[in-house]
Amino acid sequence: METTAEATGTDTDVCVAPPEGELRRPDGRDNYTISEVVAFTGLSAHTLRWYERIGLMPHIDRSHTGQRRYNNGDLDWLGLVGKLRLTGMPVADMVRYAEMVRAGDHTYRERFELLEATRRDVRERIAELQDTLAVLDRKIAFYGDAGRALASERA
Amino acid sequence: METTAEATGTDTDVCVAPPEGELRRPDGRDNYTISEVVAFTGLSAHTLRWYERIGLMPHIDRSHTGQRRYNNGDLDWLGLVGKLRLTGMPVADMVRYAEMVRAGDHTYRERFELLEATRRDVRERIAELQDTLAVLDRKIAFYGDAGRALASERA
DNA sequence: GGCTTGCCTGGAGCGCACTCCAAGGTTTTA
DNA sequence: TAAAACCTTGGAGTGCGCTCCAGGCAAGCC
Repeated sequence: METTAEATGTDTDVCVAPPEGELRRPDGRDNYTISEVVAFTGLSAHTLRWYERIGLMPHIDRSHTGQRRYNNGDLDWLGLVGKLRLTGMPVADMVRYAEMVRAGDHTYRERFELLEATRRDVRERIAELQDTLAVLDRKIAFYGDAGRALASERA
Repeated sequence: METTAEATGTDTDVCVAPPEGELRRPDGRDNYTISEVVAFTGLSAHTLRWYERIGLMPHIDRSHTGQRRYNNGDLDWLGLVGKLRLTGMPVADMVRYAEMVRAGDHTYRERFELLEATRRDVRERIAELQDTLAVLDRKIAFYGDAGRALASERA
């Protein structure tokens, strides 16, 4: 028996923030076709199937004819995957994480460490980007001045 | 005649911050072999040649036997390229920018706009990452609690 | 002279993350 | 009930950013 929000996705939201970009997920449902998930996540159906093939997804329910039926927990998981993707984390690492989740409670420590390492990476990346922002600001200021200088030369 | 820091790379540093990571560039020199540039930038020689082939670099001087001789302006440019690379800007866009620089002063406005668009992207990306950071913080807190709970169960 | 080291070239190859295809079954709409 | 829309699969293809290879030239050293 699974005991974590990770596994069930139905606990109070300790897991992943509700989506913000794509399409708001309706409350009171727990069963979505692949095209609905496409609408919610912005991922393609191809990508969703591919995620499943490579082991990035938990087991996805099927209808009696074999079509995928995603639940809210699956959507939560895809939300996390989406966030991690933004950090540039390789898909292979996410698969490792997914495997740990499937493996059960004894992987808590490992998961914790992977998340902490990821957090360090994200912080570093933010710092890099802020650095880059400073460079851009200086360059843009320079271009602004040069533009004005050119304009007054012409005048 | 070129009139910009972009083109000469020798003006006071309106262009790119001095490097920080790899290897400090010695002052008083203006002539480097490809392997020195490798040491300064962390890029591979392959990549440096490839950048040149695709039009991402300005004209690079050659020794009398045809070997590349990079100058400080080239290194400044590579510094900017490195920063832009961190933002996820496609190499093709950087090539467009490089082409504008080579095309001359009449592309100022366009370059300015490209830089501003890039800055917007970077700001957005920072916001995304901070969002992701919040998710990671919550998840890590959750794992911390769960870890403690598990530990006390076992005790 | 021979050996090593560093550089040159065009072009092929690689890893990643999708993305699409062909051929077929299912569900919904008119 | 027939057409249109949607879903399934395994496997092939794509685009990006390198990365490497083969074959060769040039300079320094014993």
